[in-house]
Amino acid sequence: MTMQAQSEALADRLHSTAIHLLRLVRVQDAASGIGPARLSALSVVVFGGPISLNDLARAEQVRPPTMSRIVDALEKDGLACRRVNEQDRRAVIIEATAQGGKVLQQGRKRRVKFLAKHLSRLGRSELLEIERALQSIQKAFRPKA
Amino acid sequence: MTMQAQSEALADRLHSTAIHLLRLVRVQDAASGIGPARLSALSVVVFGGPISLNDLARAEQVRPPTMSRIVDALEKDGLACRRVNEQDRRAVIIEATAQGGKVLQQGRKRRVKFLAKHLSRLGRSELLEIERALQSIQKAFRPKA
DNA sequence: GATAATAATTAGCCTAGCTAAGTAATGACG
DNA sequence: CGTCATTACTTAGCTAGGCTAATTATTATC
Repeated sequence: MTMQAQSEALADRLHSTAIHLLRLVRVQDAASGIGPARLSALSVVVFGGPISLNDLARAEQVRPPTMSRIVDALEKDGLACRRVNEQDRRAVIIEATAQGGKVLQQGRKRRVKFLAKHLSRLGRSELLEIERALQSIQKAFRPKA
Repeated sequence: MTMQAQSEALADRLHSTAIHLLRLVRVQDAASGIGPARLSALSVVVFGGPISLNDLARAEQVRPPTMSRIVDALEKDGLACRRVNEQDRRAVIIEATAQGGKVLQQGRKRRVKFLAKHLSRLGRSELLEIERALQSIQKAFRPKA
C-alpha cells in the first residue's frame, strides 16, 4: 500500500469516526436544553471571559448577525448579558451570568462523563495511544506550518 | 493522575479535536454546493444502493419528514430520484442518478485530498498510531457491549 | 464640521431539524 | 367481503442556526 493510499484510507476513517462521535455527543448535549451554537458560544464567554460581539462571532466562525441572534437567545434565557463598552459606545461586551456558567459546567460534566464512561472500556495503553494520536492530529491540522 | 481524571481530560480533548476537524472539513464540503444533510444522505444512497425513505431516515438518524424534504431537494437538483416500490405501493425507493454519484465522488475526493494533505505532514509511525487509535475509539463507542 | 469607517442590529432568505395531522396502500379479522 | 388498524410517506407549521444586504449609532479622519 502506498503512503498516498494509506493517507486517503485513514482520512476517510478519521472523518467518519469524528462524525459518529459527535453525533453521540450531541444527544448528551441536547439534555441541557440549549442548542449547539448557543452552548458553544456560551463556552467561549464562560472560559474566555467578556468579549465583544464581533470577536465572539469570529471565535465561533459565524457572521455578526448570526451571533447577534445567538446572544439574543442566551440573554432571553438568562445565561449571558450584553453591556455597552464605555470606551467605544458602538460596541457591546458579552458576559456570562452566574447561571450561564452553571449550566455550561453541568453540560460539560455530562458530556465528559459520557465520553469517559465509554473510554473506560479501554486499557491504559490504549488511552495513551489515543492521547498521542490526538496530539499528532492537532499537529497535522495546526494552521500556519 | 487517576485513571478517572485521565479519561476525563482525554474526553475533553477528543471532543474538541473532533469539533475542530469537522469544522475544517465542512469548508471543503461547502465547495460541492450541497448542504451537509443532503451530502450525507446522498452518500448513503450512492454507496448503499436503492433504499426506502424510512430506512434512509433511520440510517441518517432523522425523522421521515426531514428526510422527505432532503430527498425533495436531491431530486430537484437531479442527484437522486424517487420510484414507487411495486411490491408495496405505499413505499418509495430512492436511487442516486449518475450525476448524483459523480457529484458525491468529486466531493469525497476533495475532502479526502484535503485531509490526506494535512496527514502527510506526519510520519508513517504517527499515521499507524492514529490508525490504531481510531480502532480503539470505534471499539470504545461501539454500541451493545 | 462633513465624511468615511466600524460595531451592532434588523430584515429577509435558506437549510435542516422536529411534531402533528393528513393521505394512500396494505393487512387482519370477524 | 368489508371494516378497521397499521404502515409509508407527505404536508403544514414550528424552531434553530446559517447567510447577505441594508440601517443605525458611534467613532475617527480630513
